[in-house]
Amino acid sequence: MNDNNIKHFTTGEFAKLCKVNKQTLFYYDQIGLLSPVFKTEKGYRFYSIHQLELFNVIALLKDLGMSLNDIRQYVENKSPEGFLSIMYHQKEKIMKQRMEIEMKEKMIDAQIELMNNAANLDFDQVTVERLPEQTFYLSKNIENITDEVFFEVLSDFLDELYKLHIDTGHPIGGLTKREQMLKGEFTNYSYLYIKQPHPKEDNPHFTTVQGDFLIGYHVGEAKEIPHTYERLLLELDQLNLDIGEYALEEYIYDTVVKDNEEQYVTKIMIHVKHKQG
Amino acid sequence: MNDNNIKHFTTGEFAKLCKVNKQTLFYYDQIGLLSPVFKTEKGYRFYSIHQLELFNVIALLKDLGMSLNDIRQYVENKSPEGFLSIMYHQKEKIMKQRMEIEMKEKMIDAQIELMNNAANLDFDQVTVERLPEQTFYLSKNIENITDEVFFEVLSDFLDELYKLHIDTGHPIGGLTKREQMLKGEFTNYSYLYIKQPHPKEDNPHFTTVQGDFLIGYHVGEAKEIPHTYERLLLELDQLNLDIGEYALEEYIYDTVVKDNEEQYVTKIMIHVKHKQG
DNA sequence: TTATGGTATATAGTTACTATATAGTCAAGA
DNA sequence: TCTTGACTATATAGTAACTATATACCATAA
Repeated sequence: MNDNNIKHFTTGEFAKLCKVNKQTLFYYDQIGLLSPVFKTEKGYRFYSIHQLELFNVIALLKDLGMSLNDIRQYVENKSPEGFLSIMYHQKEKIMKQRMEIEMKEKMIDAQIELMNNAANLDFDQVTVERLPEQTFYLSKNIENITDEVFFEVLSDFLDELYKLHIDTGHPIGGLTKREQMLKGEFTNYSYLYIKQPHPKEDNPHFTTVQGDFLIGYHVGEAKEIPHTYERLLLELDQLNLDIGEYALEEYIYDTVVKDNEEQYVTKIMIHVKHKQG
Repeated sequence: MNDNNIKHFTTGEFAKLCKVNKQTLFYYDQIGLLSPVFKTEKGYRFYSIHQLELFNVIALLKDLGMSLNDIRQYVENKSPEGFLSIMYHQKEKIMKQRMEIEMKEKMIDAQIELMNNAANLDFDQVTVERLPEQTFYLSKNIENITDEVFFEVLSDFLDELYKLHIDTGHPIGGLTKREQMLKGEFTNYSYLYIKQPHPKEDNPHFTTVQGDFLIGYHVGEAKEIPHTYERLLLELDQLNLDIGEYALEEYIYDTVVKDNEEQYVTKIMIHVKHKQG
């Protein structure tokens, strides 16, 4: 490097240092975000090494979700104090971003686990299993409600999941009480629920009793689900078991992985009581 | 909810559940990414609750950087295996994203620290300080090189920072050896460097000797920097100290926070030896 | 001197929306 | 029954931040 003259970079060189398309630099010049230190009379652009630092800051802010327009607001009015205040603000933002990413990572893990479990299931088999204690987050009661109210409840439920950061990526299930089942109203659900593998102490939640469940699968359209309940209850009878407090219902395969409603699979878990005497 | 008929949602309702603009759903229908389960003869759209799960998956993939087009590829050809393979792939991707975020968080912290330090400095003061051991990552040697080669070295240096994930957000500095300083070639730098506060053991690096430095600040254009060196060397002489092995030079304020080259501030740290006898 | 590889501008295309204009639909109340 | 207001629809244009393409100018090297 020659001693007294600082090296300047052409647009092509500078683009390489910034690891962006040359056109992007034309664009940034055009919108007044980052213009070369000087232009020759032929219009050739020349950038300084300092501008690389500025470009990196711009790229950082952009990646954090700031619009080029907002970034320009700062660039047109630079100061150490302004920069510091932006940095403090971005620090807050990036912490939230990291938390979102961590949540999405957990959701992906949940999906992988679900799919792997499903792959090893025989949907024709009916079993009785003892399930460990599980925590659910519940919606408001939805027994005998109208379509409009159902929408409201669902909407509120999803808002809560979002605001309390408790959307775990597990499917949203339906809980039906013994009472409705005895009346044959198998899809007159009492609550919507979502599994909380790592429940936070301070949130309202509902813990399922650790207990025995008759587990079977419904393959096909949702409106045929009651038939499967009836089949499972027959089975229950043959095993000399009684209906327990509630049943749980959740989707294993649905629109996410199957084209066609006949291929949907719903897991039904009926809580059981051992008959007295 | 009525028993045998599953509730369907209008576009407006479904948009609320998905927490998006209604227009977005029209658009998704149009590009064939997510179409309602049915349309009335008047063209009214109706969505099912299953489609909400699908929407959430679409939103997740989109957030992870998949294009709507790529997502549609899957949606047009669903399968549990395909879904699982996408999820595994996205798990990899999101881990990288998290690491990038963590790096950016560190860079922001570095910038904040730098600016806070700078705010408390008196640029007229010249001090002698003992600096703790610091690790630097060095570029190739850049003594007496041409502009073209300088570009190559800088370009390679930045590529290495990027590939080794060691861009710490600290400024890139210049290191001048004693030899050049004695010749008066104060800006005939030997290496570019970047501070590594948490060096990884397995990367090539250069550790500065813990030692005493004469620290002063150059305010103004880069081409005037040699004058400041001369001023600092005079000071050195008056303190009865000798030039040590090298000098370090880094920007405190530059294009990032100042509009005008006359306001740039460069920190100069000259390694010192105590005279014998 | 011409070929090669760079520079420039201008314009159109892209993605994933978002806004606006216009018109049709539906259910409730006067 | 009519009207009102809140919804629905389509079509079209606009947006951000590039990205690609076409065309022309420039500079150095063989």
